[in-house]
Amino acid sequence: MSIRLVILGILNQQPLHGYEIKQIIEEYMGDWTDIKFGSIYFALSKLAESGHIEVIEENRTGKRPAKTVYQITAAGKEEFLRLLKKAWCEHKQIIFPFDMALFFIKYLSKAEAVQYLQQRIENVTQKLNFLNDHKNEHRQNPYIPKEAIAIIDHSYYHLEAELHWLQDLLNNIDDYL
Amino acid sequence: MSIRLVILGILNQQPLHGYEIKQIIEEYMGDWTDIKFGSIYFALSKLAESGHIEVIEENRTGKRPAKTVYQITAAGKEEFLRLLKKAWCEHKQIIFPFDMALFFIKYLSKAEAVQYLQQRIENVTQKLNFLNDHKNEHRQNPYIPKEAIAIIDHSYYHLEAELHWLQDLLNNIDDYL
DNA sequence: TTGAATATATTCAAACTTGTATAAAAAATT
DNA sequence: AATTTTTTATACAAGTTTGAATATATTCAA
Repeated sequence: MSIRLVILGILNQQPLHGYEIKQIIEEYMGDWTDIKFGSIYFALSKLAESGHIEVIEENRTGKRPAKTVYQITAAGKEEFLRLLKKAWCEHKQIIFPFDMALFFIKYLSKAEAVQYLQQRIENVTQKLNFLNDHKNEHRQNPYIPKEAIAIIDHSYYHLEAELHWLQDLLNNIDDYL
Repeated sequence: MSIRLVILGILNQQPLHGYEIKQIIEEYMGDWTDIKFGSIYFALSKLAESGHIEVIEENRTGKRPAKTVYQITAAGKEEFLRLLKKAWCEHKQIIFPFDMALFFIKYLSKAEAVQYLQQRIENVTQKLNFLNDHKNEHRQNPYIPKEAIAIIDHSYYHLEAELHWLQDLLNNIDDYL
């Protein structure tokens, strides 16, 4: 999965322990990913097992759990580039959970369906506004790399598409019920 | 998750065994989902355990594995409506694995990045053409419910957004390297 | 008619994710 | 100074998905 890519990519810059990796993910990718601690520690132990990373320090402060600091290996750097190129090449079909919900529309009343659609439209509109503000802040900050703005745009474009689709759906709701 | 919704929705119409459920999913939702046998059988046993469905028949033909036919219960019908409404209400943020790949663009050469982007653009264009044909076929077939077309449109709108975003990215590639 | 491919039907181990628990230091609050 | 909240740091159980394995029936061509 892409968790391995992220962890190798982050460790490619400097050795870190699990908690720090989580913080970096949160800081730089927090808006568009949601990687849990459990996944990070699991991936770390798997990557260590396969020799892509290695422990360079086990640092115990008082009686807290020991910090296990990991470093990327030569094999890990290769694996990182392999995963990176793979991620650039393969285009995965997006799965929309809402399609399932739409598939079973006949079990809702028209009033309900309309209400939910209006809620979704409102929700998407708010997210678009939020992203717009966010992007303007980013644009003015010279320390934010351009990729970050491109990634925001990615969500923006798709949210716009979602909005238009939802509006079409609402306009033609009578066809579906 | 939505597997439970799908299974309850399908069993809401008629009692079926696991293999048949898979076939129905394949037939009606094959284009926009990819639910594995393992997930279906797991969900079936969980739903049976919680009393949302029940076994009504264990049918052995010769020495093949016995078909276990499940039927939805009253509790299951309630649960179905609960899950359906939940799915209509909640808007989950889409996660694009490619964002990870873009985040690490600095580890690629410009030539590589351009080549991969062109590949992605080509790929998305092909999918759009395919969906377009598909949709026209569907439109002419009076037995295809309208929702099916709306679901195709859903992918179509998002693929268009993806295409435009990729083209922007390619046009401004020098900003990122 | 025989044997190769495909369809039927499920199980299970292994991989992975999520959520919760644990435990203590540091910071903030009263 | 005492208490609460937040931050640091990991582990582990429980839930879920994936992929491979199993075993038989049916179809179809050579």
